[in-house]
Amino acid sequence: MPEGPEIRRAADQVAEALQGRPLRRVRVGQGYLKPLISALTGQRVIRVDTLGKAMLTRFDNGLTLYTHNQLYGRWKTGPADLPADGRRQLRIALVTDRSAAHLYSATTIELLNDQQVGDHPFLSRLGPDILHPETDKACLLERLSRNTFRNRRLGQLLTDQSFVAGLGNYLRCEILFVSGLHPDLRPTDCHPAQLESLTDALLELPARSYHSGGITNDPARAQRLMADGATFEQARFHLFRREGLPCYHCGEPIRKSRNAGQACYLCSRCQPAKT
DNA sequence: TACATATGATCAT
DNA sequence: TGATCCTATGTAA
Repeated sequence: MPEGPEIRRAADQVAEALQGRPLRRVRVGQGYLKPLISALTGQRVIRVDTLGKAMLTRFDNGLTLYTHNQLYGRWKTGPADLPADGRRQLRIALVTDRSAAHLYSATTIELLNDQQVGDHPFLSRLGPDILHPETDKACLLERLSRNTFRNRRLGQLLTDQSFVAGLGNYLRCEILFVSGLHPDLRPTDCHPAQLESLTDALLELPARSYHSGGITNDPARAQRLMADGATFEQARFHLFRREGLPCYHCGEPIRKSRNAGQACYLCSRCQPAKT
């Protein structure tokens, strides 16, 4: 569950499962995590925050469980007796009298105090969370104008977690398409109206994905496509993973290129290389 | 059944 | 820039 909206939904589930009730049992799947058992057993989850793709589970003893799923990590929640999935590597299981949250295959699992959260080499470099209410249009326009960001190519900039935290490859492709901007353009190439379109899409698409469970396509279009027999995966995006299929706006075939090791999808007519 | 590819990030080169 | 972690999914055989 890779990008910010998916992580925020997972955090909602973990909070729903654990918040407010003391942990009866903590199980870990790897030796280096053993200290977490005594540190967390009996503690209560007071809140589950997200910072981009990082999840921060806050306990009432002042400690924070920082987890990062990267590509393969996955939370599963259920009743207290939720059986472990034997086909996957269980990292940690947090269990109250009523419910359980299991984390599988995650790359990063660290128990931190507030000082360590503040000094953390990854967390301290993150830009503002794209789903956070305080991340608004003015905030994004200000960041786009900064010397450190204004000359970067948009394709690179949007997935740089120090610019904003929570965007990944599908959101980058979808945001640039909706904004009508080519990934090789830089903020300094864009007219004010284009920066407005970009900030609008930067705010709208992650929020839409969070609320819809992963749809960034126009909601009415996605609904119509699924009514006509398309699968969720086929209907959810404007152009991500739609190589060779016609653009919904102009009919031009969607093109796929390779950009710094990641696939990049674009419509060459809707996203011209020059402004 | 086998293989290619992937929504992420780090590390080695 | 490529390999790597690890698992799921879709396509090819």
